[in-house]
Amino acid sequence: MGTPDFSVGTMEALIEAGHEVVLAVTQPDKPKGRGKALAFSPVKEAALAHGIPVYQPRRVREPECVAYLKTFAPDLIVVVAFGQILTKEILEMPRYCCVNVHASLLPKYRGAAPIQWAVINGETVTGVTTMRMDEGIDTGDMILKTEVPLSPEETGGSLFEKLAEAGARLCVETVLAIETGTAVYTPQNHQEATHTTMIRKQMGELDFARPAAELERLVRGLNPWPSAYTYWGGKTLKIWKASVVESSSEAGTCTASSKEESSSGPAGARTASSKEEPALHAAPESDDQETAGPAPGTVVKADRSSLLVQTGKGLLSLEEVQLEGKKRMDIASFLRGYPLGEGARLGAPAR
RNA sequence: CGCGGGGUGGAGCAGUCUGGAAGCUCGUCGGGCUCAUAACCCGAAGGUCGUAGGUUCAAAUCCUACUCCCGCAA
Repeated sequence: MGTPDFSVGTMEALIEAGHEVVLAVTQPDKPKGRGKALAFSPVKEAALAHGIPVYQPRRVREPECVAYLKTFAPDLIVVVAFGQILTKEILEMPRYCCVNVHASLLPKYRGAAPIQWAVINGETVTGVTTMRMDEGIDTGDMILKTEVPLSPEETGGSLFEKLAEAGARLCVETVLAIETGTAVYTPQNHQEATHTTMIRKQMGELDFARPAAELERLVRGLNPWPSAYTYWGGKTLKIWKASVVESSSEAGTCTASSKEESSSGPAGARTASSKEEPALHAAPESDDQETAGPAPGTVVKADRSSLLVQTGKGLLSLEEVQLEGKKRMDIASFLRGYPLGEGARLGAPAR
């Protein structure tokens, strides 16, 4: 059972490992793309390519669906980013159990979008965990775990690929362990659990009142989807790449070397779901530095190859952007054709 | 038939409404200045204005069809 690209690798790995995949369960087709055409989920595509039957229940919990699954008398059910919650009846159906591949080091980052959140929160390491599912959400006993380090320039997309691959390998190992009876089931420490919420489109809107470092992580975490953005001249401006610039040294021709701020606690597991809300008071009359600081969102420096924007703390250098209706381009190209000079404001959609 | 923006020398844009000699900021090549430079000065090359058809004395510009790219929405 699975839906997005993340699940495909695991399914194919299982096939390659010689397991008989009798059925692929995935979400119903949904209208997608610029037209309106129904699109198959990545898992469905892959299943069809391998000649595996596909089942797309609107709700697997419905008795009719459960009954159908039962006819397959599965030895094992592997669930990877399926998007639906399984009932106890299904969990107990397989001869062995239901195995879930989760893209985080449980018990941290339980829930919907652990990959993006790991990047957004500035984690230095994350991973994949397999577990024997129970009725809770990502609360089952852990079977195997593998760590994956994040690179300083990690994006949601790049980490996604790494974890998908790691997950596929881990799943094959896990299934083998279960098959041979060597699997060890380790209960999670529920005290340490943290949860993540689904990524919403609106989360990508940059709030320049926040620290540049935080914004930069958001840009990476939401790349390639749904992407971070702001507004300029009434149009959406997506930010594909950015870096942090120390505020104090302005006049320098520094080409924004992306410095790592070691401030963000590495092991400090923040609860991803609940945003900290620091910058509420810093918005209006902010002028902590020497000069009267420009309002967040103001372009403080724009030359032929760089664009620096004032944030709540430090400057954010936009390096790759995409204006609504246009292709994405590096900042130098963008500045060549658009009159975006110092003093321009980014943000507010209405104008 | 979901809504919308766009395809103009190598890059990014203007020009299209109000038809009539292809422009701007860069890049490239040659020359100059300079201790030096991504800086500055002089000069040059490079464009079937997405494709096909139509209207016109004349089309990047108006009309028709097609095609590719992109944003929203899902």
